[in-house]
Amino acid sequence: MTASPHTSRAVTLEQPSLAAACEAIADGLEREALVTVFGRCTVDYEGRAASTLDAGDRHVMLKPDGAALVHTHEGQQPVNWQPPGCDHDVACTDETLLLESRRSTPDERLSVRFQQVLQVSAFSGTDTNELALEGTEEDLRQRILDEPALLEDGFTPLATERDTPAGAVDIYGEDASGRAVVVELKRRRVGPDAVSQLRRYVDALERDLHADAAVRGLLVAPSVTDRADRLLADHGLEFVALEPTAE
Amino acid sequence: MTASPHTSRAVTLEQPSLAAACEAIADGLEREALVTVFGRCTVDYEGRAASTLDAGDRHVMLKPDGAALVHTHEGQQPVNWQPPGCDHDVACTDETLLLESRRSTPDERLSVRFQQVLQVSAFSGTDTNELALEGTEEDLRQRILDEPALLEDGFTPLATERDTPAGAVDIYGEDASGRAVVVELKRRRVGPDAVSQLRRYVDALERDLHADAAVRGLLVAPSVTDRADRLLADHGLEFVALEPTAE
DNA sequence: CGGTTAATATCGAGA
DNA sequence: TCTCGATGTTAACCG
Repeated sequence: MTASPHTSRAVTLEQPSLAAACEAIADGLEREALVTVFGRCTVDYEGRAASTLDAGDRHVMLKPDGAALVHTHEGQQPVNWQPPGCDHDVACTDETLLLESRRSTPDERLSVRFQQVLQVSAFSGTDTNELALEGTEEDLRQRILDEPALLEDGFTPLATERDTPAGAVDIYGEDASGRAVVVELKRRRVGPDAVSQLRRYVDALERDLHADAAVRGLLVAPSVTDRADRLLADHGLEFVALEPTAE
Repeated sequence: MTASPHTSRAVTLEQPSLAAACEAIADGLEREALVTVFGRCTVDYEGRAASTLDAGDRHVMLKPDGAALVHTHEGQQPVNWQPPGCDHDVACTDETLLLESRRSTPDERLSVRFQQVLQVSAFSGTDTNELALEGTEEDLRQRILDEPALLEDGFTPLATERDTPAGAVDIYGEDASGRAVVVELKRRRVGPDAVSQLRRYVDALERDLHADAAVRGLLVAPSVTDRADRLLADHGLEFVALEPTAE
């Protein structure tokens, strides 16, 4: 058997009646397809916060994993959304088509009411491959472990993810003179928050070790803001400029 | 004149040839429509980092403001994307349809290569309305300014966004005995990072004021994690439980 | 533009 | 489930 409407990977209705749209959406959700609806709608959200959006033309995407996205013609981010794990429902009256995506923990609900549907689509398909990403903080860590002298001559890594009462330290090691060093990694330019984070780790480790000599704190990132640089000095912390990848 | 293919708010091609898809996409971009393409493709990104994604069925959205989104059947987030401000381009060979979205500052490029296109759509429409959101940190601030006693009897707000060397303080004020108080607001349950942030502000303000008496630090949020609670005690900071909205 | 912080952040790992 | 920290975070606001 070749492609029939129900095995085809893309099914589309243009300018359907609300009833026809409702049936197509229900069918798509049933088949665990990725369903899109474009038309004039209002949107309400209630949960961790609450929001309303008056009528306009928007693109709604319902994913089989329970995610829901409402996109306008502008912006990278959806104007409203719901995370994976929600239950999608569709219902229809004479004048309105209602899409709802709900979940509990936390209890929240997204409601999209269509006055007019211009297009409904249901997409099936296969996608077994995963994204391969490079230039991450993990790449930066590996680069330093491969060549510790990038930080300073004589630096020796002793542990990664070393646990402290304040959380896990990215790299823990010692310098040429045997002093303990806490290293905090950031893949991009850092602000004051990263300095605070490093200071927390240094404090926690000093208590843990009952160190006689103060523990050194090393912030490693491509660059640092002025304010963060001053904070580093105030807190007796150090900075080393280094990128996640060699070039 | 009523709806012709070029004035209609939604135009769709199903299972087009790559050449036909290319033409429809170019036309949609030209008309500043929201363009979607579903089909089998590979995706490459190069810019702040770099990524590759092998062939699979995905949904690509090109927005007239320059944003680009590549969605799989799973996840709330696009697997690849490009922010608003990019230039979208489409080109076609015998075997491949290439979508590219580029920008500078930073220089980055997203490339989507389709081997097969199952659907192309171009959506026009109007959406003049904006999202009305409540339950934000700003709502929490307004709630306290309206009724300072929610924090404690005798508290008097003196400034919002008061600048310090460590950044802007949410609310600065004084207590019943005239002691300086720094208030940090969070709309949801807080962890150790918020405690560090507040500690930074208190330190900065004590230096600024050359205060004889220590400045008080008040963290205001719906609740606090155990670890953050211990950090608060360690740093001599206080906590007040309060939600962004009354109910 | 950069600097800083909020967000219905999202997402994933670990306890 | 909660907690915690990374993210090509994104987005808004301010100087």
